[in-house]
Amino acid sequence: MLDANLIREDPERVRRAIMDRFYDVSLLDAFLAADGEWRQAVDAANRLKRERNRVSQQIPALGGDEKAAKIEEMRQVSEEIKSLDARISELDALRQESLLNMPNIPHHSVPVGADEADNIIVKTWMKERDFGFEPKEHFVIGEELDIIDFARGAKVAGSGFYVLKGDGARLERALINFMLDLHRQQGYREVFPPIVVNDDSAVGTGQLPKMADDMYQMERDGLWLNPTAEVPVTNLHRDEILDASELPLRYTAYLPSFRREAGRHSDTRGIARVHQFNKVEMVKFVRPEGSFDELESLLTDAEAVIRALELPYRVLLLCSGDMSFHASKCYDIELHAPAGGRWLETSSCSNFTDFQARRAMIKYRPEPHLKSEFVHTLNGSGVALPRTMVAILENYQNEDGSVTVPEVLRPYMQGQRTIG
RNA sequence: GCGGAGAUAGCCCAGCCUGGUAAGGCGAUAGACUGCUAAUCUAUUGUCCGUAAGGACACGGGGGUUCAAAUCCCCCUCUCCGCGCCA
Repeated sequence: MLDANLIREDPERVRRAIMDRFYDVSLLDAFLAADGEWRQAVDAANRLKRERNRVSQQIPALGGDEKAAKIEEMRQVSEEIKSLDARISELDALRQESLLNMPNIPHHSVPVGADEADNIIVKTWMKERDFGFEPKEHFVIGEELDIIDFARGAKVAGSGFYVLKGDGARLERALINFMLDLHRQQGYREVFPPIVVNDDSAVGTGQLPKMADDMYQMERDGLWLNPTAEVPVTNLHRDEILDASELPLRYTAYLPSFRREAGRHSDTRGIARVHQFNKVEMVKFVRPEGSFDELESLLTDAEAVIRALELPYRVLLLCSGDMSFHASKCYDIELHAPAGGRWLETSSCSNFTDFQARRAMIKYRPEPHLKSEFVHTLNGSGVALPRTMVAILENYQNEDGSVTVPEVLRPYMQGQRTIG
């Protein structure tokens, strides 16, 4: 959520940002109209309330006709206040609706562009492997080795769900443990939050109201299945004023994530796009002044996972039109999947600046006694498991159909060197 | 799920029955004073509107009654205790 004061003071800057992101500029005009009227109404209501407070305090001391007259007068004032307050809450709802749907302002270093074609490749790491044989797609490998079972996943839960079996399940568990251990060494505190979140949390990080269709909803209990650990972990500190001395706060969490992928035809076979997947996530709460440096170190920390696994990848700086709406700047890490010749988005590292903090009311006090300010929040996947699994199976496959276990994972698999 | 007790400012806690506009304490910060970083005194320590002066709002959340609600009524959330059920 943007600062209402910023929008009032510099609406053209906000208009530019909305246009660069290809959002509807009418959001801005709707806000400005509602906000102007809202402020007038608040001021009018405040005047009446002041009058009512003043007179109400005098009433007990009055007597007879004078008292009756004042009571009657205040009865009418109260009616006016009531209708003004109703109007105020209508207008405020309009303001909030515009605000909640208005995207964050891109950082000046973000390229302006419409879609993924305008993203910038920042770096490419490790040359692609020369196989000497025709590499198989991961879902072929998975089924041949009997470590991924799509049919039974569909039977148990539905299309888009799968079962990891045997060494496939062990490899998944090894990856989770490896990633958490690495992030812990990098200075992140491990947490394991709830896998469901309430409305306030989903609004706080920006999934609601825009992304409601992408989340699984448990209507009966008013809860949502976790779409990304960014949500529960960032909301750990919702409605809190953090102690400046404890910043930056760094958390890492392993958590299953759920996406409905509504409207997307899952024409992609395999596990690259599924409804439930594991992810290890990093979340930071930092002082505003250093947040873009923190984004660079977050990216470095995420890259360390891929480098340790010795997988080919590249890093993209997303353009204004391709970023998720709550990010101010975002890098994607894409793994190379040789069989399909595809680059798979495996991590997103974003600086949300104060956008989430303002929604979720996460503040800190820069100096004792000074006014509290919003922190900046950042989030990076470190990393999404299924696509990492795809990259491992395809890059580490051998001609005999087996898959070599990446060296860094072997300690997590009792020293096992190959699968199959 | 049932019964009981609770939720008040950064923290603790009074006020609720009997409606009159949040008492007191602790901590933190600033200032005053003082041989002293102690003690004491004063101010500040939530949100919003306003350039400001100032004002409004805020007693878990939302409604209602009333000239006036922390206080009375209704709904909801969470916490604690007991019972039930349960991996």
